[in-house]
Amino acid sequence: MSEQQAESLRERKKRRTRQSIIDVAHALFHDNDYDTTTVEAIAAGAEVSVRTFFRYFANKEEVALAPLDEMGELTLAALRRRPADEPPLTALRAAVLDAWTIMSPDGESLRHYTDHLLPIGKASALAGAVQNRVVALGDRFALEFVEGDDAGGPQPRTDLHASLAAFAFLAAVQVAVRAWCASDSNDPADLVATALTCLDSLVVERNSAHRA
Amino acid sequence: MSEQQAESLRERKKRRTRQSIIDVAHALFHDNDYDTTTVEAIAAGAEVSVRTFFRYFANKEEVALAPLDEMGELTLAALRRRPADEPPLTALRAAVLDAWTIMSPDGESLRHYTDHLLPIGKASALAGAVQNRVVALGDRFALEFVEGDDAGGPQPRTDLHASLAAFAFLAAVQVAVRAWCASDSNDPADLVATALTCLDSLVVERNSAHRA
DNA sequence: GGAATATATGGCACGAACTGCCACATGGCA
DNA sequence: TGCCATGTGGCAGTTCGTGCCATATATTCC
Repeated sequence: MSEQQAESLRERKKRRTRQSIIDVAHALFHDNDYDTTTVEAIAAGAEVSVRTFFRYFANKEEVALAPLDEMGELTLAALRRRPADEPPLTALRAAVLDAWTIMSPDGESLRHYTDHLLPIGKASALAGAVQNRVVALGDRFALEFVEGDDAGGPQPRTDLHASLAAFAFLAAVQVAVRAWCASDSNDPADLVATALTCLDSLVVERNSAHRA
Repeated sequence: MSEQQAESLRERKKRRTRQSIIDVAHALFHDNDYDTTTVEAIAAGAEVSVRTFFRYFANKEEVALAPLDEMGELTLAALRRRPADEPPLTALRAAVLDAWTIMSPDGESLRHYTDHLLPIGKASALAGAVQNRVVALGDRFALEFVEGDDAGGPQPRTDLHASLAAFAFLAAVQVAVRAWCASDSNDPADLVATALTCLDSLVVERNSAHRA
């Protein structure tokens, strides 16, 4: 079980440079705004040229949303660990909880993530980019369900169902995150509570609409 | 009941200029891509300066998504016409159908809209902007429900419920639109059918997840 | 009708986000 | 040590988007 120590010097340097860019960028985003911080300033802080910055990140948004991507990957990994026969929404709900719990056995790692969340929520210029990630993530979630399904070929109806579950779920999480950002609380526990409320309300709301 | 003929010459000219920009822009988007068509080309086609273009539209995205905004307004107006005591999802479902039917008593107006939809769906650079509109629209939908509610002050739970309904609904519509764009059909009727399937599946899916 | 006023437009300079290209430096490997 | 792959920097150039000021066109008041 040796860690892959086969990480060459080159790769180590790249990893460090990348992390340095992320750290500097988020520090600047915190101090000033996302919009007002220039790529030039970030590059200078990380001691790389602007050209090199764009070799690590395709655009300014990407470095801002790196933590979000990380969380997405974590959730996807958690989803894959769920039993294959579990209903989509149940699995997704369990997956976020897993991901958030993994990040915060002590409650601190999740805070590290939520610390990035607020500035992202405030920066309206990032809203579009955030939604792009959400859509991409939703597609990957949906893919898990059609692949995990019994049918061999992806029938259109199955596809729709899987996408529906994924995107309704993501909508609920987003509503929760937005509500949490809008509130004056910065306690990660509140975020979890709000998310659970939303996910549960999803079911109730749906049923009442169905009955009406 | 005289039409407001009090539209001054200035306003008429502005309206014409605005429409001209939109028309030229979408024609160019259709011929080339969204990304490759420059604002300069659009402005030249509409016979205005680039500076004037940016007085009519804050950015290139805005002119591309003008038809989408129009559809959003139509749906919102249809929603307001629904009875106040109708459950959110029921009202929303009826509202889109109304909006789409209004646009297409003959089936042609809706086609005019769907014609714009495909290029928008293809242009990945627009995805973020699209999602921005969706979020803004979702908030306005949600506002209708908390305002129309019996309670005077907006309780947090009510807010969450209203947002949830709005965004789950929008998620379903988006899944349908995306599926329709991905399919080789360009028949508006198929879009309507897919949307209905999604909205119905939303309920079924939810129930099964609830039972599991 | 004509002067005073408001508003729309155009042109210019400028900042910031990216990109392509080429020269150079640095790490990996025989 | 020397060769090759790859990472880096600099520079010119394109596009989006904004502030500023001069000018042209509409509106209003006399």
